[in-house]
Amino acid sequence: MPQKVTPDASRRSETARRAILAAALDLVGEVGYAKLTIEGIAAAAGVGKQTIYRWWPSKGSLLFDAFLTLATDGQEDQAAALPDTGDVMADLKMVLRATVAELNEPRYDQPMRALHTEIVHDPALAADYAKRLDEPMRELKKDRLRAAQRAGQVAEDVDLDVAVDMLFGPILNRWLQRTGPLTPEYADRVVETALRGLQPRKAEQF
Amino acid sequence: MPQKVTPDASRRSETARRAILAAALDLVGEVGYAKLTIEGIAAAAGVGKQTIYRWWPSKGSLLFDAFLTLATDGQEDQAAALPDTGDVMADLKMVLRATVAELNEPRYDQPMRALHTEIVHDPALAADYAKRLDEPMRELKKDRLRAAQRAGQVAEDVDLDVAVDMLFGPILNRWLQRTGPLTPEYADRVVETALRGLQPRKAEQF
Amino acid sequence: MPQKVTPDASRRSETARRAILAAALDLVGEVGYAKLTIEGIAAAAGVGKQTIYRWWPSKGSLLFDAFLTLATDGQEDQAAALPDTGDVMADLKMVLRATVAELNEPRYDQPMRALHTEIVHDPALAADYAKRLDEPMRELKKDRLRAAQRAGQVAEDVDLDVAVDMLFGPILNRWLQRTGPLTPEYADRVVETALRGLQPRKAEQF
Amino acid sequence: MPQKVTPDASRRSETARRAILAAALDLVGEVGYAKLTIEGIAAAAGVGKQTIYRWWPSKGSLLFDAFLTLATDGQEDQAAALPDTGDVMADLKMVLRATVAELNEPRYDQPMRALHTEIVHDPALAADYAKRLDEPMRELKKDRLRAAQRAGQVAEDVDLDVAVDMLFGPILNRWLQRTGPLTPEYADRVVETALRGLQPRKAEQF
DNA sequence: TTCTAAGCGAGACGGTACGTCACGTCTTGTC
DNA sequence: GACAAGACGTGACGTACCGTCTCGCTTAGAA
Repeated sequence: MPQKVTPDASRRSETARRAILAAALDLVGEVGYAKLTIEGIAAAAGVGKQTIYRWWPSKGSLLFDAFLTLATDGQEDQAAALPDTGDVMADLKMVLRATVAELNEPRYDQPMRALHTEIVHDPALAADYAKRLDEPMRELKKDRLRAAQRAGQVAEDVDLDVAVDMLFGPILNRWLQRTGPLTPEYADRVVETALRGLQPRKAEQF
Repeated sequence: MPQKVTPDASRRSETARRAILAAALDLVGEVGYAKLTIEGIAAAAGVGKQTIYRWWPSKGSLLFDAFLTLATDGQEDQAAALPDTGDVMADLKMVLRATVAELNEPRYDQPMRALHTEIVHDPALAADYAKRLDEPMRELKKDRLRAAQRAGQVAEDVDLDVAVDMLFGPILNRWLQRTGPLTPEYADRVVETALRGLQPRKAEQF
Repeated sequence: MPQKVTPDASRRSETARRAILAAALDLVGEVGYAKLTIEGIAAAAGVGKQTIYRWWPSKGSLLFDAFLTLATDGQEDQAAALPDTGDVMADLKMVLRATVAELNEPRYDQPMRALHTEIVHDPALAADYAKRLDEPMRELKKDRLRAAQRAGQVAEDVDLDVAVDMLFGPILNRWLQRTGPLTPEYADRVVETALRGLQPRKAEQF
Repeated sequence: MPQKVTPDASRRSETARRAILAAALDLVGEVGYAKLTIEGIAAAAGVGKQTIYRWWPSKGSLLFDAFLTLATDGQEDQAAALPDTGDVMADLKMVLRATVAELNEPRYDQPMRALHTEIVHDPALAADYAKRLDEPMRELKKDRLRAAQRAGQVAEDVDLDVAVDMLFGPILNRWLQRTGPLTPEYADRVVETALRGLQPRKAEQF
């Protein structure tokens, strides 16, 4: 017999839910991930701790929801597609510059770091993240690259997942590990290098 | 009255130091990062808590030292250089496959995840990591790429830091975020894609 | 706006009332007073918590009602009078032995202890107890003693309240505080000692 | 293997111990037993909760110690003996009046009620109470009655334990249950009735 | 070689947060 | 409108660790 009954979601207080997510974001920004406590979130949200424990299995999943809210808010249409001016390099530079800008945005910095920490140690959360945040974004990126393939700007035999990793992985790592400054210029360089490849070319086509 | 006396390193017990580092590695492997406690490490090492607090300013720096021990042990010469058979693609595949293998090694997995978590939230530790672990490895990688440049296998105008990030970033990210399986084949694909670039070529050269 | 509406007793569910009282008695016997909770009683009775809070102001008063039910059940005539065989000592021994037997009865033990605990800390409940449980029983006891006075077996100038206290107080205390075994023999001894008094007699009259 | 290691009493902080006992007494007097919390005591004593849990297994045993402190403080010689003027009735009246006065003393009232509540539900604590508080007092009372027996003022065949119960039981009950006012006159009446007994006498001797 | 001051193990201490339990109130839908 | 159900804000529970602080006990380097 299951002893942990699922609560009745239909009775859930929307007010409380929103207050909790907002408080979580505010607090992680203020005090950082290390000092982020459930107790603190509950207090800041004017909510009982139990109301948090009732609806979220872990701090990580709360953080995840909070982050989703942050990412989704304001963009109802939810980013239909990446820009396509016909020039794949220019478009990619724009996207990577936007990514860099977002990561440098204080409002996003702490929550994203917190979320990444949880993901690293919680495979279930990682799966959720992969499915609900990474996957959609990745598809948009792959869509743009597919268009570039059709336009003859990206080789047909390129594994687009690898391509996406190669474009965004360096950015994310540099941000997480602070191995160097995360600038628009760096984003440009990554795009250029990824597109052209490391090997020299006999005949330039650019 | 001075309240923070620098301890006299000459009197430091080497036995205790080693026991603590070993216990930290063992424990992080057994119980994971989230349940890793100073108290637990002290108990496992048969050591007083104060002995830990005396020599390490934070759990992260202890983890860092423990990790250093792990990485250094057994390889006295400390990895003189990366292999250079003259074929840069083959060599890079070997190195990335080795990296993948290491990340998949259970003995390394938990400690590295723990260390990365600390790095994400502690800039000072991140600087230490960049300087003492990332930097030396990065130099070796750049050395190999420089050799490839001299051999005409890598373009002269490539930013080698970007190149290294583009090769290893995808691997590290996939491991940290579990966005996909981390296989030798994936490593190969990354190397191939990075070398050739995403753009098509007018005249194939290989 | 009125916030405390008196509930309409005519609509009260007799089924729920009985289920609650029965559940309270069962539970206090099973888990003891310390772990007796309103939530537990409601669950055991298959009743909403509000139904309890609607009809009882405190756990003590619920316990009191439950205890009344227990004491009243089965004896419809409600103990018309104490036995009167003409021999006051024999009769009192019988009554005290019955009291001892009841207190040793597991079914009564926990509920009575629980009730006494509440009484000790709740003067209002104590008054209720005194009026509705203690008083009637005390009157029966005093009636028997009055009969004994008329029969010349008890002195005319004895304060009957004191007499009752002196007979039943020791029993109750020994039970509550477990200062010694609560046996029928002890009951006999109390009766004998109370009747004869502590002082020696010049001429025995037994 | 026992997992609950006994703490090292030699390292115990006397300051903390005293602060806790004092805070417990203060608080139980201020807020009453029902609202007495470990957390509150710890806060009032300026002590961590763990320090209480480390040294006392239950709230009851803490209350017991606190009460012992209260009862012992100031009377170093610890009540050598009860008064013996040669007149047992007068002496007993004095003792019972003192008992009544103590029970009516606000400083003692709440702590004693609290302690009694715990005793009622905790046999182990009851045994402790019987041994360390009840027993010594009982012996003093029995000593006085034994002297009275030697003086021919109390019958030789009286069970002194029963006698003590008969004298003090009524007082304690009336106080706990508030079945009536607890006055010096009531104490006198109990003594008189207990000594003379309920039965009439053929030849009065006093 | 003795003294003495440091590091050491142990662990008690004042704290903070944990995750759970029950409180008493409130709301929702059923009878 | 009483009822079963149960979510809510509140607050205490007892536990786990935090980082600091003594305690004796070795154990080395200066006297």
